[in-house]
Amino acid sequence: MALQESGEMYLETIYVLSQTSNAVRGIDIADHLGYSKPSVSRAIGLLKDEGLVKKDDNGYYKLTEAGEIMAKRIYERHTVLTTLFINLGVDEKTASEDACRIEHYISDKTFDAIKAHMKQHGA
Amino acid sequence: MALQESGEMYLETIYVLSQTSNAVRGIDIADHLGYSKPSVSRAIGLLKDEGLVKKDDNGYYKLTEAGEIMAKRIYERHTVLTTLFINLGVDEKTASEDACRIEHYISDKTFDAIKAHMKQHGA
DNA sequence: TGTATTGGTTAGGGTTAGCTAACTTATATT
DNA sequence: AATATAAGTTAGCTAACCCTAACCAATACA
Repeated sequence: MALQESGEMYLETIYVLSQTSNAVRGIDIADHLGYSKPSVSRAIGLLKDEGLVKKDDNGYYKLTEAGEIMAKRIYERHTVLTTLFINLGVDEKTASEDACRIEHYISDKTFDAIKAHMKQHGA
Repeated sequence: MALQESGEMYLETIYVLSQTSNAVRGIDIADHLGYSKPSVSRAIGLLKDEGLVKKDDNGYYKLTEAGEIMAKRIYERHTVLTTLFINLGVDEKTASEDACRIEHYISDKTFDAIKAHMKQHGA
């Protein structure tokens, strides 16, 4: 089942935090997203039910294989769209903020077309 | 107050329907958006409270000046983004569908940058 | 060893925005 | 005139997803 923006943001956050730490806790996710602890607890619980997130032996959050695939997909959208907007002259902050919303709403077809275009124009 | 996706879609729908008819009814909006009559009734009521929509003397829906400004803003995003995606090789249907979602989430800055880029590349 | 801090969860609430069922009102048809 | 149809509204439901308050458990430290 396709996730909504909220679920995708949680996966992406775990993915990003995992790049710099192998001990991702609920509170870290809460801080990163600016949400409360209970909101994170609930949301991660749902993602666990869907088999996208798990807890490792030390109680830290990890993405499952399925979760990692989805997280990478969203994260790629984020980086590519951010780069695109910066290439068009948008400031970094705005580019990243816009990418962060649009990444959840762009289809594979359109995203692939954008990637192809950027490759062609050497960016 | 900035509207959310839902409110913007209602304004855009009234705007589009008004181009081909001067008698826009709730049921027409419902058919266009694929929503139920009560959903439209409720949503339009809120937009009336916010001074964005009004009923004319014959009971048909009209945008107020403020509503029309917002509707045009969204509609321009829709047409420009659709054209952009088509230019990138995306099929018309997908391009329009993606534009319809993204139009609500793109900032002025990024949208202006996209418009400038398209003008420069003669599209 | 007792208390403070930190992290996680439970319980309950609020907003947004869809839905169906059922009622009202107006128009149209027989 | 009686009834059928169409449009709009009210009431109440649901789902997603955020919040605070309060509690539990583990660690830390004086």
